[in-house]
Amino acid sequence: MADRQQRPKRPDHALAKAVELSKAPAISRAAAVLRLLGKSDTPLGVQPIARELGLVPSTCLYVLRALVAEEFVAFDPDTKRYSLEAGVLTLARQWLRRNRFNDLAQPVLDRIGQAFDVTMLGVHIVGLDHIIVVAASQLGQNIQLSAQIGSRFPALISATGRCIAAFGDHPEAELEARFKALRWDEPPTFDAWKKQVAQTRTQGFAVDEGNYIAGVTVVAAPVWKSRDKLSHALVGIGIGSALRRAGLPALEEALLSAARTLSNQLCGEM
Amino acid sequence: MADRQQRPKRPDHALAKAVELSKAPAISRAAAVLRLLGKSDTPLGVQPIARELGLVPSTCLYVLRALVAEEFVAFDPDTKRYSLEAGVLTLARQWLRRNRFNDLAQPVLDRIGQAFDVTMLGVHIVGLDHIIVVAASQLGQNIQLSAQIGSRFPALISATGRCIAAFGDHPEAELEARFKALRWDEPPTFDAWKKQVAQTRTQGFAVDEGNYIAGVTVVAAPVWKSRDKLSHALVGIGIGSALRRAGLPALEEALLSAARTLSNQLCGEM
DNA sequence: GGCGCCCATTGTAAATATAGAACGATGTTC
DNA sequence: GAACATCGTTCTATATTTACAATGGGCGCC
Repeated sequence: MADRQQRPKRPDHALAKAVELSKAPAISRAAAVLRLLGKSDTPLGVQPIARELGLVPSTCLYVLRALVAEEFVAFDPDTKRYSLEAGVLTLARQWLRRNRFNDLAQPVLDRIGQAFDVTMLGVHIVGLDHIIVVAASQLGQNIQLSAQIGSRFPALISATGRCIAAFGDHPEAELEARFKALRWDEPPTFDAWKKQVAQTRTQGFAVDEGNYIAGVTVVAAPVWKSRDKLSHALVGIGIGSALRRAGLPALEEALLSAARTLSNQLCGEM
Repeated sequence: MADRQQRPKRPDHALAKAVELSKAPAISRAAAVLRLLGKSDTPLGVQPIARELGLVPSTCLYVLRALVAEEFVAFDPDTKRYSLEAGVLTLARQWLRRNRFNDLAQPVLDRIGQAFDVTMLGVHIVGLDHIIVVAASQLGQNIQLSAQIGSRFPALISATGRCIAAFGDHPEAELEARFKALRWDEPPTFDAWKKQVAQTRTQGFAVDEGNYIAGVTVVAAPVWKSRDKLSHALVGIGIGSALRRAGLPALEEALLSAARTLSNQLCGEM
């Protein structure tokens, strides 16, 4: 998950492409800067940012100044360093406010999490590329954004990935290409995975028993916001051995039922 | 709080200025688009956005496409409408992760909130313009970002405002100008407010008894991240009559003590 | 304490994104 | 059912921003 510094001389090729294709490259650059500042644990100066992103320092400076003016980036006049500013929180809140899924999912996650002693997540499926955690319920501590809401994962990983593959209607070639890029603790073969995807399609939910993280079982059930495109999923995460003792089928049933209820609520309202 | 549609022909003059001054106007436009999408309750088309922001439709289209590519904006191909995307969540999480204040403040807020039966907030002071709620503890329901984390308030309002005025070292002319723009339920006179600010300076915390919201008492204590600039505050909010019965001084003492502890923790670490 | 390196920041050519109008398509009203 | 209006999108000229080199300042190192 951590982006190692393995490119001392190849500064962000993806950004170069985005800049070239876009008609508004300043925005791509700004986004790259924001993400870089987000990844960094410490405030960064103009040149380190420019070097890492392959930007000309002056351009980088203008981008940073614009972001500071918009209050997405904080600037420390003493150290001349830049870091993320709280303005990004405001946008996040506005996004959460407008998404019924979050409000509806939270009590469901809390209930199932407590009943089965598992960590529960509500995830938003952005596309075939990745998913984003938008709601969470964890035992023993308060649910905070800082816990994991906002985390990104590859779309096809773990139980959620099998749901996306099963209900997403994507061409197999694309699935296979993306599947091969995944990192698992115990990777299944593509054929085994395909069989699990097929099973997911028939039974309505997916299970990952120790593939993604050894010893950890993940259950996921799909949630639809509109009829045609899978948009969310409910996810339960627990220690494999404990779950098997406590009755995995019951958790599966609870997740599936909750996901169906949510889908109905979300579809009906629109 | 709601921005009424009271400008049918004056499309966002502030944006025009920001675009003119900046060397990266695309970023100002992108930010304006994000904020507009954030405010809107429904997805918006290209032209409504362009009209509201005073942009040329084609420019607006390019901005939107760039934002979609960066996953800050979602695009519905069927309705051709744009809305905020979950990508903004990721930035928000990264910001929260990097700010020790959030982690340290949360348990303190929970403890004081439960002990005194009040709503507690941790706020980040952006400048003289406004503050942003970055942590919250509310009774009877789980703390969620959707509750109010990310909310913005004018800097000088209520008890927090008195703290900022008392410990911020701002010129009085500026304070007065900004003070006059505030909206209170029961506005104090500027002279009365100045006296309260002076009192805040001596006693180390501020109290707003029904000024900001009639019948509601707000207590705020300053938290420093670095010696020179006030950066955060702890805020307690409760019904005035209930607080007076329960012992307002005890709450004040708890807030002040917690704020001092936090300040020490934050300063010492840096 | 002086020197040297690195950084943040400004000016100036050229590539380039933006503005405006025109087009085609879609949804709505009569 | 047809005309209208509105919207999203594309095309091209020009004002604009980007890239590069140079300046000044700060910090650490010798």
